[in-house]
Amino acid sequence: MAQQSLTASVKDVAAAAGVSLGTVSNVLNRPDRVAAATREKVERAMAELGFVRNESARSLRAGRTRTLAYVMLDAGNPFFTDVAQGIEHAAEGAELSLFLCNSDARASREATHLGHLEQQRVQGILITPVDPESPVLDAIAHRGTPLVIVDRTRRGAQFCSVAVDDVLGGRLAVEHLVDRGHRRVALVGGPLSIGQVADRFEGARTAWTSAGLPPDDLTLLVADSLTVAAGRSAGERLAGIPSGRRPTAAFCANDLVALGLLQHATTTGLQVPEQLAIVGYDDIEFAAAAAVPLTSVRQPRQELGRAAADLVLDEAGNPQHEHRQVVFTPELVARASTRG
Amino acid sequence: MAQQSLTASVKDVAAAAGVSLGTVSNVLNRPDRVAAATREKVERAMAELGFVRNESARSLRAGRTRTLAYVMLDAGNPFFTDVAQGIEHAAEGAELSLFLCNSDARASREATHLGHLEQQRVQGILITPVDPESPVLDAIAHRGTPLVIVDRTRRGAQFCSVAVDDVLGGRLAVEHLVDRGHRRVALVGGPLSIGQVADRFEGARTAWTSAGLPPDDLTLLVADSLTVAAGRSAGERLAGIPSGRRPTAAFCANDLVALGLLQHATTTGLQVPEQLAIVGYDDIEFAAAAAVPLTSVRQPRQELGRAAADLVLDEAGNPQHEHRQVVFTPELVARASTRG
DNA sequence: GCCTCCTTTTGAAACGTTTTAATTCGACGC
DNA sequence: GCGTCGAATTAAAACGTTTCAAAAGGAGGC
Repeated sequence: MAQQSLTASVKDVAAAAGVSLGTVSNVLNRPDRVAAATREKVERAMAELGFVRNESARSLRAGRTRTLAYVMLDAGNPFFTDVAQGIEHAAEGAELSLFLCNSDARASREATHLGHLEQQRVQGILITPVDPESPVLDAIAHRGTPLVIVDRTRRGAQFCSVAVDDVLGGRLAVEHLVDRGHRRVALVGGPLSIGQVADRFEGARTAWTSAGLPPDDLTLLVADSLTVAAGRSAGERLAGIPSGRRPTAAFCANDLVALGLLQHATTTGLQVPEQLAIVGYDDIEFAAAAAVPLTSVRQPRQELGRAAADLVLDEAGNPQHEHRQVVFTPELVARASTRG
Repeated sequence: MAQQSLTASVKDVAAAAGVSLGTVSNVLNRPDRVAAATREKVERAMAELGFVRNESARSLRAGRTRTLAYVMLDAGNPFFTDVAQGIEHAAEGAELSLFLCNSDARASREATHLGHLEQQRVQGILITPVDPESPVLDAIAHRGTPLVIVDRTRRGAQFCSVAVDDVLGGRLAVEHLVDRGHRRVALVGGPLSIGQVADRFEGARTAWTSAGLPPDDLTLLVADSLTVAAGRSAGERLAGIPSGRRPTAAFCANDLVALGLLQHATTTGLQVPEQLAIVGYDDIEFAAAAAVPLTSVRQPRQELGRAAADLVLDEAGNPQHEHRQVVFTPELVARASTRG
């Protein structure tokens, strides 16, 4: 069972087995068309030489690769790794490799990744873009690589996209708080330029006014990012409000912010949920695992990924594909942080 | 600026610009060798046709790809995404793409990924393996793909590897607890078959006995996985011990377990750190962000990734490469969870 | 023994790029 | 005006695979 460390080619295998190169290829691709004895001979030669198919040559010849790619916005956020896992399941089912890239929320990094992926001729690109309106995305789609936007939406029907109804999510969160008797509520998160944040807060306001509550009692605390640190700093500002006017509950634009807020409250002795109830968004694993388990709006993360993969595969394989905007429904998960 | 949606090749560009195919290639690869006027003509043609280089053809011709790969053990664990980020920086510097795969701690999935990567002829593979002793790894290295083991070690010098001194880490954790006056301590984590866990606990025992403390006062609480849920269940077992004999501190094999334990303590009213001090391991972002910020043993995650990438690049490019085992030094980060 | 039919095997071409050696062409020195 | 040199360009080959039409072997019928 000697193995060569320099990679053997189909030609080498053919020579070793004493057959033609076409036969080796047949063994690889239509084993039924080759006589059992020959096949065995070839397979033995492949094992002896340590033959490994060259995917570059394969996809050059085929005109397409067996690869899908997902460009994540932030690999450090468990939300996106869960989405990636959903995509991976779908890719696995279609016998495709999944290429994961991380833009880290930087447009330049994203562009570099997209450039590489286009050169690789991946079958399709899934992306949670830094900016869904970027013309870079149009250029790619225009040149022919199927592209699906994940967890963002975009005006017009240029692309398929998969998202969650953020307006509804915001509504659910605030309805829950109103149900629990809260009459002064804070909205915490930002920047407002992020579509998700704007939508969630819009839903929150709708719920608030539908309940007939005065708009002035819904306080907006804008944060400059959706991070734990931003949540802590919002906690400070909240604590600065005189207790008679201070909100008794906060709806945070994501779980990281909510965890930061929770941390600040706990360390300063503010009781959660007695003095401050908290609702997060995303329902990441750490939300349930927090010291006070967090009420949160759950998004179907894995399904999001799976649906996106299905769309991109349809676009790649189905000639009469039509772009679709899939919208999932979020769900409120009530836990101790709002259990009065 | 009309663009073709069917991908144009070098040949098409050559025809459109009225030059030979070799000239187009020169524009791409040695622009200085081609006259300014011609170059401009070619570049215009490329833009008009929306030309995108075909990476498959390129790497087939070159005999190697411009790609590195990292097979992660668990994409959901922030520790590994941080390692990945370190690798990515190194890859970016070397103008390589980084292919991220997730084995999800399943050997079969890992094998599938490795097979694909070998076919892709990636320049090198970085991997945190399910089982560092697996012969699959040897087979790959033997066939010639540079492979570096990340965050695990392996007997013998078959591969390069990059790891952190877990024995020392365990020692630091327990020395810290002893310093703070704790005389009954629990070790929480498992399964013990994981090398990391065994090493950390070994270091813990060394510190304990070196301090002249009786071995019986160091309790081992074996968990069946390194997850938040396992930490909670360990909390229950801990609470079951009569308070006179109950450990006053716990050293957890990783932060997820520590967070679970912390959560259980908080919800059952056990004061942290007054009644139970907790030390975690990994210092993931959520450790500092916990309701009671967690003391933890920090590993240089990004440096780990960067060093691994450097090793694999050396192995790929340097003919007189020699396998090395790099070991980093961990560091204790003291926070509120042990601040008596 | 010849023809047909079916199974198995073969040879050649093609995918798109890079590279090397060869060619063209104008300028320059003599 | 001839030879030479250098810069710019070209033509052809190669990378490893798949595919397709064609060829080679049998087996069987007459």
